[in-house]
This record gives sequence, C-alpha cells and structure tokens, in this order.
Amino acid sequence: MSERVYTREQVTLEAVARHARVSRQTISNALNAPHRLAPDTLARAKQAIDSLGYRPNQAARSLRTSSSQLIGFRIEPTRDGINGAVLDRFLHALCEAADRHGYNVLLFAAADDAKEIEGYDDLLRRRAVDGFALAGTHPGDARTAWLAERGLPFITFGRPWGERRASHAWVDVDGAAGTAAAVDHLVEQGHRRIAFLGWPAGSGVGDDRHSGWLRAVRAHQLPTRGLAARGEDGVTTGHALATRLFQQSSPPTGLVCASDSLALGAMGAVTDRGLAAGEDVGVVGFDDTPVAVAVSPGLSSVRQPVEQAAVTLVELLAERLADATVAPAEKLIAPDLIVRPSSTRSTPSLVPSS
Amino acid sequence: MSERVYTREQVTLEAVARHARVSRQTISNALNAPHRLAPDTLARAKQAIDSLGYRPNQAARSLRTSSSQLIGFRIEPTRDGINGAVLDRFLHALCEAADRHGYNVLLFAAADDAKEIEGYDDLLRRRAVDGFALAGTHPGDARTAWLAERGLPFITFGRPWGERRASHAWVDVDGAAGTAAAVDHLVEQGHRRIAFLGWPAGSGVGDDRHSGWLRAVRAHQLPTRGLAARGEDGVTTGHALATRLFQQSSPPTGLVCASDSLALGAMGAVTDRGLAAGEDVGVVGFDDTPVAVAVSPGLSSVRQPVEQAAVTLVELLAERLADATVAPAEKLIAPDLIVRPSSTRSTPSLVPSS
DNA sequence: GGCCGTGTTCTGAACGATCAAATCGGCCAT
DNA sequence: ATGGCCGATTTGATCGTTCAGAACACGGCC
Repeated sequence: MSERVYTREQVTLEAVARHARVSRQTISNALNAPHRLAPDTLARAKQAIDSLGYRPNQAARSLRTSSSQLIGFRIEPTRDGINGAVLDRFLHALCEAADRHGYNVLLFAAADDAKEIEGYDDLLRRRAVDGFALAGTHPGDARTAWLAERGLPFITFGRPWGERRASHAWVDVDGAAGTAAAVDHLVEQGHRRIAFLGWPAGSGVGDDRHSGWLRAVRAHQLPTRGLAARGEDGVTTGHALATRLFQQSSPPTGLVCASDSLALGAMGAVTDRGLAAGEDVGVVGFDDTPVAVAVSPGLSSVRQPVEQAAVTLVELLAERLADATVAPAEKLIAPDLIVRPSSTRSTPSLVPSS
Repeated sequence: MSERVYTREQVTLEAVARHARVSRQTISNALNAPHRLAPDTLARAKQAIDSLGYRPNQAARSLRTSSSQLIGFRIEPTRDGINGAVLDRFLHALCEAADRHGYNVLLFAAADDAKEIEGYDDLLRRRAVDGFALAGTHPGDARTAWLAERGLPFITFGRPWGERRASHAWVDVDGAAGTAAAVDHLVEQGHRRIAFLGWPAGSGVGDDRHSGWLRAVRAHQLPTRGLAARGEDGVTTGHALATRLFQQSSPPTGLVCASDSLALGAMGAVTDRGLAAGEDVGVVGFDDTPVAVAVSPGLSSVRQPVEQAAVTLVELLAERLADATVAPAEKLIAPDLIVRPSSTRSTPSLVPSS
C-alpha cells in the first residue's frame, strides 16, 4: 500500500477510472472480476485504486447488488445460556470470521423475544442485513420459529432444544461430551464417587451437561445415586450444594460442575471442610471463564471452542446466503477440557478410600 | 400496526405511492417531513405505508443522504480497561441508545491497534459507518490520535490519559470518585486503617482509582503509609497482596480494591486469618461483576453506570454527526457504590482497636 | 379580473456502484 | 477480401431513495 492522502470527499469509481484512463467498469472488474482484465490493464487499474485509496461505496454497492454484507446479531442483556466472558469471545470470533468472508456484524438490542422479532422484521424490511446469527436458543424458541417459517437466512449457536426434527441450521458445542470428558479425567485421577453440580432441569444447556455426566459415570460403572445436585447458577449455590453432598455418609471426591460459578462455590466448600481442592477433591468447572485462571488453585474447566463455533456459523451462513437452496446443516463441536490444579493430584495412582 | 404479509420482494416507495394514489415524494415526506403534508394526505400515506409494511431501503437512503446510520465499534479481545461483563453491559446499552437515535452498531474485530486503525480507515472509505465509539483508551493511544488528527467523528468511553489538553470528546466514569466513596463508606463503618489494592502504576484507569483512595484517606486525615499494594489483576494477586498487608504490625481493617478479582482474593485472605469479611474487615471491589452478587458474603462494589455512559456517548456522537462544528465535550460520570455485607458491620458504631 | 403569496404536491436529477449488452480490435478460416 | 469468433473494454440502464425546484390550487387584495 503506497502512501495515501486521506480526504473527506468520496473517491468514486469515476475518479479512479479517469486516473487510470480506463472506464468505470474496468476498475469495477479489477476488484470483482480481475480475470477479465488484460494483465497490464489490471496492473494500471490496481495502481490507480491504490494511489487514490479507493474503496467502493458500500451503500451504492448494496443498492445495486441488494446485499448489505452485514450479519445481524441481537445482543442480549446477560441471560443464561451463553454468558459474559464467553459471549465476548464469541462476538469477537464472529466478527473476525465474518470479516474473512467480507461481512461485518450489525448489533442490535431488544428487551425481549417479541421485540427481538420486531427487530428482525425491521432490519429485513429495510434490507439492512443479509442474515442473522443467533446465540442462546432455548426450548420453545419463538424467534427461531418465526425466522424458520419465513425461510429467512439464519444460523443459531445452540441447538433447537426440544424439537424432534431440527427446523433450521445450527452450530453447537457438545456440552455432554464436555462433562463426560471431565468425568473420564477425574476417573483417571483415581476418583470413584463423582458428583454433578448443575442447574434446575428444563434449560436445554443444563440438561445436556447433566446427561454427559450421567452417561460417563454409568459407562465407568460408578454410582450416580444422590450424586446429582441442582440449583440456580451462582457461587453461593455451588457452596451450598457441595456442602450438602459432603454431608452424605459416603461423600463424593470428584465434582463436575455446569459452570465456573458453581465450581468456585464448590471449591470454597472443599476448603471449609479442611480438604484441598485437587489433592483431596477433584473439581471441574465449565466455560473456562477468567476466574478459573485467576483463582488458586487454578480451576480445571471445560472450554467451549466458541471461536471454532463462530467460524463454522459464518461459513454456513455465507453458504446459505450464496445459495438459498442448501440443506440446513447441523454441526456439533467437541469442547476442550482445560486441566488445572483443582482436579490433579501429585500422586494420581493413589486411590482414596471412599 | 395492522397485519402485514411478509414478502421477500422489496416494497418500494413507488409501490406505496401507487397504493395511496400520490407521488413518491409525498410518501417520503410522510416519513421524513410529515408537517409538510395536509392532514388527510398524511393519513392516507400512513395507511398505505402501514398496510404494505413499508420500510425505506437502507442502502438507497444511505446512498442518497450519504449517511449509513451506523456507529462503528471495535470489539477487543478482553484486555484491561473495560472488561468482560462490563463490556457486555456497555455494548447492550450502546445498541439501545443508538437505536433511540436511529442508529445501529457495526461491530468489527482487529488484532491490535495498528489493525484497528486500518479498520477505521477502511470503514470510512467505504462510507460504511458515520462515526465511531471507542472503549478502553490508554496512555499514548495511537487510535485516538489518528482519528483526532483527521477530525473524524468519534467519542471515547475513557479519558485521553496523559494528555495535557483533551484532543477529542469523551465520556468516562470517575473511578477516583468511586474509590473515594468506598473510603468514605468504610470510614462511616468505623474503619481507620484503609488500604488500597490495585494494579501496577501506568494504566490510567488503575492510577485514577488509586488517586481517589489517596485523596479520600488524606481528607479523613488517616494513614496511607504502607497501605497501597499493587500487582497484576487477579484473584491470586488479591490474596497475596492482602496477606502481605495483614502481616504488618498494624494491619488495615478496610480494603478498597481496584477490581472484583482483587477483592475476591482479598476476601479469601481475610477468611484465612480467621476473620470475617464485613464484620472484622471491610472489603470493597470495583465493577460490580456477577461474582460480587454470587459470592458469600456479598461483595460491596463500585458500579460503573455504563448504561448512562453509553447514552451520553451516543448523544454526543449524534450531535457531532449532525453538526461537525460542535466543540468536543467531556463528560465525567459519578459511579455508584453498591453496598453489600462484605463492608457492613452489624454494629457500625463499634470502632475497632487498631 | 389579474396578481401575488402560501401551502401542498409532483417531476426530474442525482447519489455511486453493478449488470447486461454493445462495441472494438485482432485473428483465423473460408 | 470477407465473415465469424473471441477476448477485452466501454456504454447505457438500473437499484430506491432524497433533494431542489417546478407546478398547481386556493384565497385575499387591489
């Protein structure tokens, strides 16, 4: 890129064409269909584009091609499903992935699901976006139903919970595989009684994580009875649930948690009993939030590869936007277990008496 | 709004005009300059607009008016300054505020400050955005310098740290007022030795929060010597710094922290010494992150009114976009101290022996 | 009756790009 | 020499809106 002077006036195709002594269309082709140009013409065109710092006016291009190159995303006021730090990572990744496909992300707010649908309607009618990315699907989701009915282009980060047959394309992280991996890891560390701390039934995401624990514990032929504790998300809940589990006649030595908040509380409960997280009781959280690194001992946690999810989502959406007839794809991505001291023993071979 | 059928084809001004038996421009005026129309014509136009579900094509409007009605915002991969949960709240508020002014938010990613500047350049050349919102300014910020030099429309959430005279318009939260309020509150609770846990010097935001503590403690004629501890942000650091403070001959009974992470670690250190946070040692965090509510006892924390900051930011930006000659404004917003058990005593009158 | 002002509505042009079709020039086969 | 073909380039039309100015209708006033 040669030095370019910044000017407030728009550099138009016309101006670049004059500068290169060719026609408008030739400059347009240099950018959109370079194979059509003779090598030297292309070089001359590119040189002119570069030296004037030309970028096509997005509005003009959108008007003519009727595509805004924008992906709509509704940002929600921190709810369950995808939360806080994870949402940040996802959004960032979404923007990057979109960028690589020549898109930008248009953010909009809406107070509730109904308003959100109005938002979709408005943006589409204004032709302000080409399609949508949705995060945090939930059972009986009115938004996906509305979009799917009309055959609009959108991909969700999150499965269509509770539908027999997927009504739309989606990308999701296999939460069950995550909790199952956590169980496997704890078994490897010598634990036999492995409990689950999760959210109340009915939340899709929470049930999924619970099912992974159940499946893995059964696969290892370990006990499950009385080892699943559930409550609203939060550090306090984690503390309370773990404390209750420890009061059993044969308390668990492994704790798989549906969130880092629950895990953080559980670690507190471990310490309260004079035990050491990691050495005596293995604790694994979920989502690998910043606290997991910051806490001591470091908290093992299941990390959602949201970057990969975002990349896949954008790929699917771009494909759908290029060709409206593609079949709705479904992609399940396996999460990564990040192992830290909270679940590792200095001597893993030593099996504790239960 | 009457029932409207969703169609994939664009409803144009032309179509609405035919339907209402008026000309294009009349419909346009019905939306943009209703005062120009005779009451009955306006009614007829509105009826036609409504029954066809017409919304002006954004691209066409942008092309003609050369304004995209988009505010650019670069999302950063979690850094210091504005972080995680706070960023979410800010983004959400930004979208809502933008919406009220008829704008949407365009999100884009950039790996570093240099790439970010390229991003600004690109978006402006493409006329894809009208202006920018920036969050997380830092001393010697190349981005704001670049934008300011060219007189481009942007407002930052964050002061121009380390500049003698502000080179651009900004909105910020008065962190010093926040830590000062925390000190006042702890004094009210009967504490006399009040320490500060913060980040290493040089971070603008961190120094600001430190200065508020210093100012307030001095105003109360309380000791400061050996009571400021600094280290990288994190729960572990908070624990270590607090522990060190407690080992002094006359340890502090009040802790004002630059972040909830530090405060969380400090609370752990309090418990480790067999003391009770709240009753024996008052702890106050910063940013009122979700953990502050979730932890036990609940952590008092200084809450940044980012919603208000976003509203103000958008107002300033909208003003600037409407009239390029307005003087750059500077708005400092006072934060709120959220008091929870971690800093309150059942008997505040009882002054502890120091 | 003609003129003027005011309020309302309509017409043509423009924003800056891409699409579709026309044009140009060179080359080869007839 | 002529026609056909092909690749490279240009021309005119178009996307849907807003702007600027023209046209129109209606009263009031001299």
